Amino acid sequence: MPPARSPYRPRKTPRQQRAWQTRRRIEQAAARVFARHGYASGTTDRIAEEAGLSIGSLYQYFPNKDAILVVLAQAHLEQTAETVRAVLAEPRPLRLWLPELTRALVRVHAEDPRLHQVLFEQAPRPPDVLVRFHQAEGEAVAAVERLLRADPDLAPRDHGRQARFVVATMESLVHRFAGDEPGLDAAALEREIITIVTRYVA
Amino acid sequence: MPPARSPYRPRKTPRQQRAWQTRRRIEQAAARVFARHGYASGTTDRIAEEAGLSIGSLYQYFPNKDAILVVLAQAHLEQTAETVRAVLAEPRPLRLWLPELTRALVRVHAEDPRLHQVLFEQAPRPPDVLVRFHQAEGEAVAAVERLLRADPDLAPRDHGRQARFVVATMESLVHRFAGDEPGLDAAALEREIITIVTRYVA
DNA sequence: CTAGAATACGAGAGATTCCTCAGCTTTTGC
DNA sequence: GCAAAAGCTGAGGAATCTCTCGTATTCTAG
Repeated sequence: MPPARSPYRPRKTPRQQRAWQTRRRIEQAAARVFARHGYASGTTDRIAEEAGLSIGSLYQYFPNKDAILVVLAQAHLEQTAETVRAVLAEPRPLRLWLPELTRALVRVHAEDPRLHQVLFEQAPRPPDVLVRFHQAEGEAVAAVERLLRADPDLAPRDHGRQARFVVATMESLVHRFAGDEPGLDAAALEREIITIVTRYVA
Repeated sequence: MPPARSPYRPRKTPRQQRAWQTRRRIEQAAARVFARHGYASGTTDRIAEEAGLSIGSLYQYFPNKDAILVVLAQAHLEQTAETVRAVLAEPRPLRLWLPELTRALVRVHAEDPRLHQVLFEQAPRPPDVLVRFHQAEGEAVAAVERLLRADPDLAPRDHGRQARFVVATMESLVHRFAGDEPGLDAAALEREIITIVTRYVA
C-alpha cells in the first residue's frame, strides 16, 4: 500500500462491491497494457479501453498515470519481500536456503518479465517505489548476512560485503535471464546461480 | 556506424568543417541532456538548445529523435567491443585476462552511468542497436569460451555455458554497481567481481 | 419506492512533443 | 567579387496525451 501522503496515492477507497472490482480491473488492465506497449505507449486511454471502462472512471481511482504504475510496482516488491523473508527467516545451512531462495526468485520473475522490465527499468521510478525498493533489498542483504555469519561451514570473511554481492548477483542474473533466453530453461538458470553463489561464499 | 538503410540513419554527411562540428555538438549535447533528463524528457528542443542551435539544424543531421540515441548507443557498443577484443585476443591464463577485462569494463561503465542507463534500459532499443548489442555480447562469450577451453589450469566443463554466465555476471554486476554506490569504490567492485568469476570457473 | 450517494461516462481543454519548410546567412570554388 | 552550394533559423502544423467536469446511470438505506 502506497504511503498516505503522495501524489501517487490512489484517489478514493471504494464503498461498493462494483467499485472494488473496477479498481481491480484497472490494475489488471494496466499490467497487460504496460507489458504489451511499454511505459510511454501504455496510455491511460488504452488502459481504460482494455479494462472496458471510460477514461473518467479510471481517474476516479487514480490521480494520474504513474499512480497506477506505483501500485503495480509496490505489489511486486511486497510479494518478493514476503517470499525472501519466509525463506530466510530461520538460520539454516547454505545448501538448504540457497536453492530455495533461487527457485523462488526465478519463479517470481518469470511470471511477467516484460511488465517487470517496464516497471523497474523503463518507467520513471517515483520516490515511493525507490524507497521501498531499497528497503526490501536492505532487508534481504541483512538476512543473508545473518545466515552467512551463523553458518559454521563457512570461513569467517567480510560477510556484509559478501551478502551484498550475493543478493546483487542473484537479482542481476535473474533479471538478466528472466523470460525466455534461448537454450536456457529455469532449471538450468537456477543450477548455475546456485553454483556461482556457493563457490563464491564457500 | 548505423546500417545504411534504416529510419535511424543520420541524414546527411557534412561537407564543411562547420557542419562536422555542429553534428558533434548535437551528439554531445544529446548525451548531456539524456543523462540529465532521461529519455522521455530529453526532448529534441532541449537538445538543440543545449547545443546552442535551432531545432531546424538538428533535423538537418538526424531524421528523428531516436536516430541521435542510436548514434550514442552504437558508439558505446563499439568502444566496449573494441576493448573486449583487445583484452581477449591472445590465449592467456585467467589470472591475467580477468583482472584486465574487469578493470576495463568497470572503467567504461563508470564514465557516464546515467546516460548508459537511459540508452540501454529506459529508452526503446531500436533493432539496429539490439542487433549490434547481441553481436557484441556473442563475440565476448565466444572469446571467453576460447580462453577457458585453452586454459590448462581449469577443469574441463561446459565452457560454453560457463562463458555465457561469466559474461552475464560481469556485465550485470558492473551495471548494477556502476556510478557511485555508497561504500563501494571501483577497486572493491573489481576485486569482488574477480573473486566471483575466478571461483566460479576454477 | 424513493431520494440521495456512489459510480460511470466521454467530449474536449490544455499542454507537450516531434518535425517541416520557406527564407536567411555563411562558406566555397572560381 | 560573385554565384551557387551548404548550412542555419524558428514559427507553427499535426499528432498525441493527460486529466477535468458536467451529465447520466446504478446502487443503497430507510
